[in-house]
Amino acid sequence: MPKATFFNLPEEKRKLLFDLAVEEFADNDYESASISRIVAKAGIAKGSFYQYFADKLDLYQFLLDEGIRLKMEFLKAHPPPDSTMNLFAYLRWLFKVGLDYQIMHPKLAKVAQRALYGRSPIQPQLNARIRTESLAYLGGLVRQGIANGQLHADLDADAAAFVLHAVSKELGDYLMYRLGLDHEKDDLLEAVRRQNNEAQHIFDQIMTFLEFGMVNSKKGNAP
Amino acid sequence: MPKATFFNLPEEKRKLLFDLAVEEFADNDYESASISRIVAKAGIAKGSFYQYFADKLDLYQFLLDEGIRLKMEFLKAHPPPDSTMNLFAYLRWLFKVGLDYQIMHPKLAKVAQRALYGRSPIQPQLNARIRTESLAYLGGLVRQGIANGQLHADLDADAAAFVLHAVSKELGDYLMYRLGLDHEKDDLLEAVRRQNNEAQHIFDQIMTFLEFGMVNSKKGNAP
DNA sequence: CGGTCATATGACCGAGCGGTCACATTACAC
DNA sequence: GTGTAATGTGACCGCTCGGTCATATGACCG
Repeated sequence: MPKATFFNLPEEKRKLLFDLAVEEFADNDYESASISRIVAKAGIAKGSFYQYFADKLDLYQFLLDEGIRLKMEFLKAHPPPDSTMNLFAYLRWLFKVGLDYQIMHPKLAKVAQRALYGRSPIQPQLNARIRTESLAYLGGLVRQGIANGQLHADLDADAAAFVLHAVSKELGDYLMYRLGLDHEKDDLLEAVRRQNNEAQHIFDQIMTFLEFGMVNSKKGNAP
Repeated sequence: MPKATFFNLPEEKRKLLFDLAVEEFADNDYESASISRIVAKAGIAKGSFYQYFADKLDLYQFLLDEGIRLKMEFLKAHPPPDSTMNLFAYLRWLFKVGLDYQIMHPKLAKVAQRALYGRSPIQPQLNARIRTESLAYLGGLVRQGIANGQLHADLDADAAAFVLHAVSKELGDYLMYRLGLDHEKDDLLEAVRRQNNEAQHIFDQIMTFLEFGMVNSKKGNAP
């Protein structure tokens, strides 16, 4: 946790420091991210930084914690419109809100994504925890869908959870690629608003795939 | 490209250096990987390293090139058993060989994987190229499957290619997770041989999902 | 043997890093 | 004002990095 000094900072300065730190850890992995660069960009002395944070790891943990906190807030702020919706509609909502978060906080999302892929000091625990929780949650949804007959009974819940997990992990990057966007250069919010129809179409096609699979049902059928 | 000196090295020494370099770049991203650590582990002088490679980037490029070359070799050495097989069988083969490569060369595969995710000096070009090529190839397969009636006509080829791409990207890590393996600690070849049935089962379930999707076809049907 | 050329070496360089600390500056209580 | 506590500062430390280079070693040739 940052020291009290950090939270006593005027909001403007605190936010500047936070944003610059997020950017640094979005652009570099933990080892390569540089406190010296952050303080230089922020225009503060190196010593001042260490009045706010115990060390580099303290800052990094704080960024990840904030990322999780903001995402939770975001999910709560965008609840599913209908609690009785069917599973596919719920999955659409789940993925959509995840994408929206990535659009609202692309740099912060990148820090978290990097933490999951690259080696970071807390990687083994964090990565394992997040993957396990994500797979468990999606697996639960699938099992529920099987139980109430929306999904076919022979579906392997773990396999399905994995595919959903893989898709949700890659979806954001893929959409950016398809829309020709770069979160370094583009204003995502504006760009996505402009290309919303195209994005929605791609998204729908992917969700349709997950629902019906690839096989031509006129010849084969679910096992 | 390495200098001639490197290729003149006795094979044992050359292989040791190569393996240690692969390990270093598998465990660290480009910036964090250390030439000093490699030469220390190899027991050679720093100056000697620079008789073999022009600089750090030269070594890194060589590792990636070797990774691609070895994978190509591997694919050629394990061709699909039947050139007239249907698309699903072909996809199973494609993914299976990718997994086998990852088992045979886990560290080298990790270097390449890291190059695609983290920021590396050649990342923007490489990542874009490999993703584009992978998506294009899978998209072509899907279009072909649609044309010959194996896949249903309304399937969006790009969306399908994306899901296949995402799954193939995550599949290796997921299987290791499900089997409780760690390529740092375990002898993958031996472990996978021992747990082959379990691995095969998980793999089959995932492929079945891709084929038939999730929906209960007794109620809904392909669009 | 001597001569030549490829290779091996490690001290060394400048730079950047995370982190520290003695000191300067501010803010506030009285 | 004066005293005190909180905050800001940047020179500095020890370390590691990628990379260089003068020099040493050894292999091959006549």
